[in-house]
Amino acid sequence: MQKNLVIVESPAKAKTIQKFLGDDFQVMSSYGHIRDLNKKNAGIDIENGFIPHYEVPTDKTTIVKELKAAAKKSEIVWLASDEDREGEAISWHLSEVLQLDPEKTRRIVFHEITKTAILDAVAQPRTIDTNLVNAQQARRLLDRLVGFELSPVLWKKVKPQLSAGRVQSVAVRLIVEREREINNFIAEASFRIVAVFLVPDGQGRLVEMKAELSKRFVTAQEAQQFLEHCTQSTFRIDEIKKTPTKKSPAAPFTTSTLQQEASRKLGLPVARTMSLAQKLYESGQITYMRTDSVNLSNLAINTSKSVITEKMGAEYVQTRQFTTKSKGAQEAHEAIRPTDMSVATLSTGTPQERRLYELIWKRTLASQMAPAQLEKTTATISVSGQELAFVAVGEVITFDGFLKVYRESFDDDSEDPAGNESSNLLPPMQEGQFLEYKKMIATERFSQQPPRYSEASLVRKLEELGIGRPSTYAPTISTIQKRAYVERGEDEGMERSFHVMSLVGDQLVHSKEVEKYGSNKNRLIPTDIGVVVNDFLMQHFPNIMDYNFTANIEREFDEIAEGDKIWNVVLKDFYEHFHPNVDKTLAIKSEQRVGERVLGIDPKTGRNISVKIGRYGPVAQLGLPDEEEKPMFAQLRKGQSIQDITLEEALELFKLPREVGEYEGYGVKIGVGRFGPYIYHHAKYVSIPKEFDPLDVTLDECIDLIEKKRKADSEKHIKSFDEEPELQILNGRWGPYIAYQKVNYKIPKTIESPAELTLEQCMELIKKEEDSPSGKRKATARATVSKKTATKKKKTTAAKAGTKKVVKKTTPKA
DNA sequence: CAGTGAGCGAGCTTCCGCTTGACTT
Repeated sequence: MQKNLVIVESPAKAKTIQKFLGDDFQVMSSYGHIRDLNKKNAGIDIENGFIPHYEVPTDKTTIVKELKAAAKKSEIVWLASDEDREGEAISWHLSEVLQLDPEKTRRIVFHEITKTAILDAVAQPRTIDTNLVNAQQARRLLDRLVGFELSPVLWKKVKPQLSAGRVQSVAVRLIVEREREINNFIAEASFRIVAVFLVPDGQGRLVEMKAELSKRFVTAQEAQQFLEHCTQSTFRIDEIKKTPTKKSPAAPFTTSTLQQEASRKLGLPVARTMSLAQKLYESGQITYMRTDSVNLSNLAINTSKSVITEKMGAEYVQTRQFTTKSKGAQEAHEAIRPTDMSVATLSTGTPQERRLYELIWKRTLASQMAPAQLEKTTATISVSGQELAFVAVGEVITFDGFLKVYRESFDDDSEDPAGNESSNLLPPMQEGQFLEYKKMIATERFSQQPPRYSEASLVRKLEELGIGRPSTYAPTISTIQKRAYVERGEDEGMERSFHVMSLVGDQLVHSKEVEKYGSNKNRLIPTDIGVVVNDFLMQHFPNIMDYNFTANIEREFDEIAEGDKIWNVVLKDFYEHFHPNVDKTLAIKSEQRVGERVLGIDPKTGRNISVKIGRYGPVAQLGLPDEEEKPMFAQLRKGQSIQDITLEEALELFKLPREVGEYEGYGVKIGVGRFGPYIYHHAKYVSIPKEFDPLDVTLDECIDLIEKKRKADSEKHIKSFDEEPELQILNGRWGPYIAYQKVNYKIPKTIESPAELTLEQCMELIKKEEDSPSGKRKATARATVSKKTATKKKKTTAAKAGTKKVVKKTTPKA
């Protein structure tokens, strides 16, 4: 006989709350939303005023059944989902699906998971806020309408399986536009002049002091003239200015700032940060990790205060509550913080989990610490006979405050190394004092192109625009990569040389130095598909692509929540403008495909050449479909783009596949496949390494590569067993491994001679890996494969297709 | 992670926002 049932969204939260509430309460979790729009007919009856058709998805039926049973047995059901739009909707769906009696149902909310907060909430129940629920329905239906009407337009006009949506399409737009800025960017060079002066330190010694000229010169001649002039000049300290400044700590972490700092400080991709944080949350070490709030509970502030006092002294304490700056924040939770501030480091968990925890601990602690006090000194040094002056800047930390534990990093830190270094003290000086220089260096500096977005900086931009939510930042980034709109760059950048002039005494020396620029490594760059889809959407649906679209429509959702607007009227207003645009766009008939670029005519055959997005990606086409001879197609190569490929480059593509000769009586052919250029010979494929150009690789080189591959193949096999033909020990790219029933298993490095492994030892290694948490998928993969190969043994093609699928499944998402 | 290798008029695809888990006949 159960008195009370409490339903929250997360199972970890349920566990904690259960402890606070005791035996009269049973706390269960809904695991997020329990219902969603039907997938068929977009799940919306548009004609009759946007009536939503909801259904419980199959993976939620079990939990719904359990909740239903528990609700039936309880006297009172407490709906304790989050206090925001989505949370209110979850409560409403629960009351509908579980058919709760309003008399026996209470809606409660709390922002922090503490005993008092929960008991307070229980003492002040309310009813479900229908206006807020309707605001959520408007949000949900609008996203469905946009996504499910726009995506099919792309299938027809660009390529099947593409997608568009309120959030993802704008994310892609940001990346495409940034790339265009970079392409249009022209680096401008200027000469920066730094002097090293010698200053007496008051103890009979001379110390060096760097000062930069307040002006940069555009040409090398001007810079040289200035340096030459300096050999005749005197240098005098005109002014010394001291300004005290204060630096305050950053707010505690939200999802977005955690992702940014973990990326900058620990080098973690956002998805990795989130899964590590999830682990910490589930083991009770930190508060909820998907939040847009910077609030801390009083408990957290008070324990921080005592930790700071104890570790560093009372003068380091300055407690404060931060207020959110981000657009559309709903603040249903606390900021991300350790559940117990007195725990500075974890003794359990993986090294990465522990490092992330430490980062969270430091950031939280710092947020309750005193500002740092700094003193900035600026010395202006005039040059006789010149209007220009040198400026030396020193900064001294007079009180470190929060900097003792935490220093926030910024994306452009690398460009400003001096600014964030620890104390940089100027030597003692007086106004009117004359200085001698040790040397002067004029360095050619190029203006920096705008930086490409990283995963984390894209999240920051999206948050700034109010687009997306803490729970969707990481999935959005993965979606736009899965759709191949965007990819992570791999180029280290290019080299360029710059001019340096050094003046020592009156000797001027010129030299050239080299720097790297334009690296896109691990940065997001748009693909051809991304660019074409973006331009298409920008042309036909500019309002959806508007950076302010979400912010504006959010304002309407807020009005619905306030009861000032009717939710399906808002939808109707939107849809009446949106839908005709969809029809209009679909009706456009064009000779050319969206994004197609005609390059010209092949001088040899006189046939038309164009590039476009084909069914399998960017492709060049030689000839037109209505010509007698069928058109030829060639996939664009890596690094080529339909935006800028030339006619000549496209023609090159049709030179493959080509025959290079004969070897052992069989033809040797060069082709380009999914994985780059290859040699085809006697029913075997051999990859062509990067060093070779597939267009002029010779027969001899091919034979060499074929023989190398044969040798590798012959060495591949290490051992097999008569008793178990499906198990082999093989040699792969990463050393020896065990292949068993089409699935591969590692051999630990501790085993020195894999050739001596017995069958029993192999089976043990397999079992060990499958029993590990990460190896479970392998076990199931092997089970399905062995079944498939057993039943369809004779049909080799079918078996092959089966294994292919499994290989895909077991490949991690990267 | 462990070797893969084509096509360009079938078939199916898709949104955003909550939340975690991952089949056995």
